[in-house]
Amino acid sequence: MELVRRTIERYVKLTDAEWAEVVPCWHTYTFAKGGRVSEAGRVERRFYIVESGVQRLYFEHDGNDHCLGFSYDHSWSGDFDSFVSQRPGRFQVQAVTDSVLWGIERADLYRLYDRMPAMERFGRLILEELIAGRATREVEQLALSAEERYRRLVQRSPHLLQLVAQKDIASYLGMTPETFSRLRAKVR
Amino acid sequence: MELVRRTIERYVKLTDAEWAEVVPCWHTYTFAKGGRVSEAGRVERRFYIVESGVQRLYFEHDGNDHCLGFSYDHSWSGDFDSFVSQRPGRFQVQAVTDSVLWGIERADLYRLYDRMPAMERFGRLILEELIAGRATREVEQLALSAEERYRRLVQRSPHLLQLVAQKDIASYLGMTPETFSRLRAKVR
DNA sequence: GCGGGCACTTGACCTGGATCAAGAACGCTC
DNA sequence: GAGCGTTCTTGATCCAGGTCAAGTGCCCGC
Repeated sequence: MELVRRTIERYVKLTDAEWAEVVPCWHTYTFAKGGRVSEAGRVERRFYIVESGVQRLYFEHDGNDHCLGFSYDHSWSGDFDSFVSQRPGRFQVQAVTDSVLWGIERADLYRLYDRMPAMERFGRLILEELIAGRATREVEQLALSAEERYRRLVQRSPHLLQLVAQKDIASYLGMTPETFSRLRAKVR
Repeated sequence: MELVRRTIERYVKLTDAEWAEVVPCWHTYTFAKGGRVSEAGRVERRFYIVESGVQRLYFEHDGNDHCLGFSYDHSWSGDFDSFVSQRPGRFQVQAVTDSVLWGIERADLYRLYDRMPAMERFGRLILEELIAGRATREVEQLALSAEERYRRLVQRSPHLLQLVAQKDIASYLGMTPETFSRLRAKVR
């Protein structure tokens, strides 16, 4: 719960009365390694802050996984697209390691939006952050070769290599596990 | 101005007093075909609603254009990433045809956010919409072949083929103009 | 602790789409 | 309306990265 407070405080200031209303809306959810946080085809009910563990966001098409991103540390998790649109999700979220997440039900969050402008601002700021992150990824996917994408990842997120299976990272980088393996051998 | 009102009304209800404050913040900006709405390297100052014309959002890398999207009709335009982060933009926005846009300065929009929860909600809802749009694009880029991407575009946005140069559509679909041309010949 | 199945590596080969090149058909500008 | 730059087409060739296949190792459940 400390984590939830600290996270929200990074974006907005709330009064004690507001905190008293916000805090009870958040609950912990634990997932064993391999467990599904969100299922494709279902409407996403919750929005999460990661207490611990790593999750991957991906979808399947013709038997291939396509990984769009990972969440860990104190970042966001869940299928935002479905959460926001309330349409059946196209994505899966899976716990890559044992995970503890703080989650809030959509109905609760939107009630908070109605009752507190500060929380509505929190929602807006998170989305702004998500947009910026997606833009960065899109630029790199479009403009860089497989090798350059690999180099950037190693440079920027070396910890991921320890935490996540190589095939999942390969998919995140838009290449096959074989290509990823060859780049590993080649680069350094 | 009618357009601005109708657009905002699709998302939130404002009082007459609020409208009186919101309306003067919006101004028209006209761009001749080929004109630059936003420059890479500059911080985006405005957020736009398209009154008329088509614009493309793209970036350059190693002498190649990579087009991320088009705006037209009554959709949004501008470099949101830079607008939101207030960092120098990575993207260019160019008028593909003569264009008239309604724009609001960032300072004005954020002042409205401060003064009216309804406008803050408007901001959040727009971002939600943008996120969903990007998710759709990302899925298609990752999972579909060049031919399938072409087919989808023809099916979903046939009007674009009339309005925009083929090389720009090719870039938007993540292929070269040559490949695009060959698909046109092949697919009906 | 052993057996079966993933994950990873490495090699050989294949292919979708890029690149290079050369015309043809439009617009613009003067 | 002549001239020129740009866009589009079409063909020939190339190559980054995918696919297929075989072997190794290691983790996990019984």
